[in-house]
Amino acid sequence: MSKFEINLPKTAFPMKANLPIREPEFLKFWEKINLYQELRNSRKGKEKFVLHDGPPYANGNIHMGTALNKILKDIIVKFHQMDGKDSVYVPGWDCHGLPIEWKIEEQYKKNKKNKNEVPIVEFRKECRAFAEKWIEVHKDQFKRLGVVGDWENYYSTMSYDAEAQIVRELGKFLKEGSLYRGYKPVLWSTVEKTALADAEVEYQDHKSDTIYALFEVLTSKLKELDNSEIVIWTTTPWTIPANKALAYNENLDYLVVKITDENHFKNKKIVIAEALLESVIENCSIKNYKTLKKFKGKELKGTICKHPFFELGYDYNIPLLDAGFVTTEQGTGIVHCAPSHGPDDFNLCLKNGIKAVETVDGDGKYTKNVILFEGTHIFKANPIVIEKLKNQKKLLANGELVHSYPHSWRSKAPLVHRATPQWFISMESHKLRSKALKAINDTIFYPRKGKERLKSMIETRPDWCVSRQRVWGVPLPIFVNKKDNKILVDDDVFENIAKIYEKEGSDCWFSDDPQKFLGSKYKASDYHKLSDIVEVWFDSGSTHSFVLEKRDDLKWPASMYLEGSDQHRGWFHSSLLQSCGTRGKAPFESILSHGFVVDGKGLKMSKSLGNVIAPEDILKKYGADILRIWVASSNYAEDLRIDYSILDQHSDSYRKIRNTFRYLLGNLNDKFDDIDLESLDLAILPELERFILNRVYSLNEKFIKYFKNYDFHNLYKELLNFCTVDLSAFYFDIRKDTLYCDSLNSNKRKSCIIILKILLDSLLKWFAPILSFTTEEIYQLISKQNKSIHMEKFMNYPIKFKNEDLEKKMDRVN
RNA sequence: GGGCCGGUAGCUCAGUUGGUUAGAGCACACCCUUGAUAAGGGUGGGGUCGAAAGUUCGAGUCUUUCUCGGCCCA
Repeated sequence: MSKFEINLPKTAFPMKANLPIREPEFLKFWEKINLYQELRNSRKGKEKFVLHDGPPYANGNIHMGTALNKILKDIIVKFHQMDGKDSVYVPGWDCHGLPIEWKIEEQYKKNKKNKNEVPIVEFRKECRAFAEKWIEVHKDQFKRLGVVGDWENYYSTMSYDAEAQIVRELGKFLKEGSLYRGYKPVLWSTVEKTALADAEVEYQDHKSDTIYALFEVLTSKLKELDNSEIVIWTTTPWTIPANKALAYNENLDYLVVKITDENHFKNKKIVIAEALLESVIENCSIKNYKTLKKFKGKELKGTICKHPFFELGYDYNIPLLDAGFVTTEQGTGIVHCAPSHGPDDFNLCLKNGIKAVETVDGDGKYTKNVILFEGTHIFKANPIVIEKLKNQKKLLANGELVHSYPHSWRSKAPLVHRATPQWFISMESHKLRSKALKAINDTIFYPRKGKERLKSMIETRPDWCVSRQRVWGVPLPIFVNKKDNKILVDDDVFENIAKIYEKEGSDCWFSDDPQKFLGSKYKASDYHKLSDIVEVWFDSGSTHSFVLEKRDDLKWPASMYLEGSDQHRGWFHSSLLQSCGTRGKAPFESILSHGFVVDGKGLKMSKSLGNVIAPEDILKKYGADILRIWVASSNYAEDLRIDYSILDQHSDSYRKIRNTFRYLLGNLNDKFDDIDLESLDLAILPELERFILNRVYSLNEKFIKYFKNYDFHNLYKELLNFCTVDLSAFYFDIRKDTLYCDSLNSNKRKSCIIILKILLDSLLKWFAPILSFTTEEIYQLISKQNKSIHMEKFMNYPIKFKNEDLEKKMDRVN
């Protein structure tokens, strides 16, 4: 019969979290109180932190990479908001582009519809509807992760405003003169007279003519090459008239070989790769030969050759260029380069200042740029080329080869790489490269290594090809004068087009009278209207112009761009170039890049390996807060591993944290009121309580340091250790007796209650950006107002909490 | 094939400019508690720091090679 009053812990906060069921309730709550708008109202006029969303492609369900990206963004946005800033997040979507075109075409095929019979405008409407559908799906999936943002007023690259602004941005490049017309090889069908995308290509066996052709050395640093001839091998003899260079690999070994057979090649000196000697002498039926010299590929640097048709008027220099793509799998170790007829050739030549020209027209006939062959169809040219090589004594051998070759999926006709007119933004003409490099230097990178990665890409990239022969995108606003072939550059016209797009979108470009766009200044009959669209990286690279600059709630430049590390080549890259070209500066102050999500062993997720985990699976089994812990506790500077055992482990940690909260709530009986830290008299507190306040103070210092560096995995670890080591195993364990058995009036117990309140308040705020749902659950339990935890600010702890003497003293005890 | 990045206990991560027996939490084992109880506390085991060679009095830390993995390019 005990008379003791025992204060047992009592709380409505359940031990079992039941996150998959409970979390959606808080989503409803946030919607009900209009959390995003409330957050904005509460920080009106405060310093802005703008994390500008890199738009995901509106196509298909989200995967772990997207979930990681969005959660990381949300954590950072919430940290800055609780830090007192107006931390604005406007999500967006990338909508134009090929993948959606394919999806619509696929649907056509299923319904036995022919794309070519559908008006472009009709087709584009379907693309738009498709993107709209996926935006809605994504929206729900992102919200379920706990991401707070302006979901009602999201941005998209296909909005009329966006399409209009993209025209204005292109106008800036055109006016400046850095956007120029050039030529670039694309896969082309001479039957359908159209370019084909990679996915429209079928590989089938095809019989090709093969030749070993000779290029006489004109000058070289290597004297053994005097009077020698470089041997190349190709399966497309018809590209020889378009030859502009030869490619070697500086790491390969090469030979100078003298043919000693008794025929018209007697005493010819030829150059080939050592590794291919045997295959060359066999294929060219060389019986007797002598090796004169062996040398490293890098010694070929600076060598100049003559075209095999030199005597026929092809009297230009053929330089030898180093290229990594040259291998010893086939051929001679030296590759003939026609920049108009191969992507490798094109890139290599572009890098060395040799531009592609239009050598073949849409029907497959040589243009006037190819002397001797003008008007000849390329598929009939092989025998002529071979004949002429023979006559010039530049044909070592010829034959036939059956190999895998690209064909059109529609007509089944063999395809060719053909240089077509394309539009480029020059890296040099207006110093875009150096502007971008300077902007990189002015940007803060998390982690630091991102800087080098972006820099080295900008340093070496060729001019930016922004045109695509497709339909689902923003049309290039270009008119070319029929008489002098000049591009129409006039601000009034660009602005007129933009105004039209703002009203009705860009579909009208394809359907309406061109005069509508030209206005009254020019006559439509004098101009040829382009039907190309701008590539989608220009769309997304321009988001800063139609989102950051146009919206009053945002600022330019953004505080941060945050994406996966692949975006050094993608969005970081195109945004940087677009903005440096139009504004001379980067559209971001900082870049945070994260690694890729891989499985528990570090392998990439793939259907065939069966190691794919979808965010949906995790939400169903664990809940979003566990996924958010996984994000916060992983080191995003590297690849992030995930599997069920890793999630189980984080689930265990979550339980520790949850129980820490439960202990606090239980002993406070869910009764909480703010403690005024400034006026708190530490002198009345027992030593143990003062020690804990010291711990809170120093933890907060570390917390701030980690947060400023976006070092979340260390921050989370610090919080977790505090819960388990300092609180659960130490302070809570010691004070259990006092809390249960001491009278409610005892100073010791009252002091402890004060500390518990401070701890609860602190932990809620520290954890809120990460455990967005759980902290809300607790906050709703103890707060009487209809307010969200996410409206709160981090706490300021008075310096008097700091107590180094106590810290040292306790160190000795332990 | 090329460029860049990475490989520290079962897991997530620390490890300052090279300097004693490489740390933390979780997990695991054993014990205690049964008034935080599908909880809590204590103790403990566990790592040739991806591999090899080198520089050095001394290497997880520096160099080279290899290997495995990731991103990008070809």
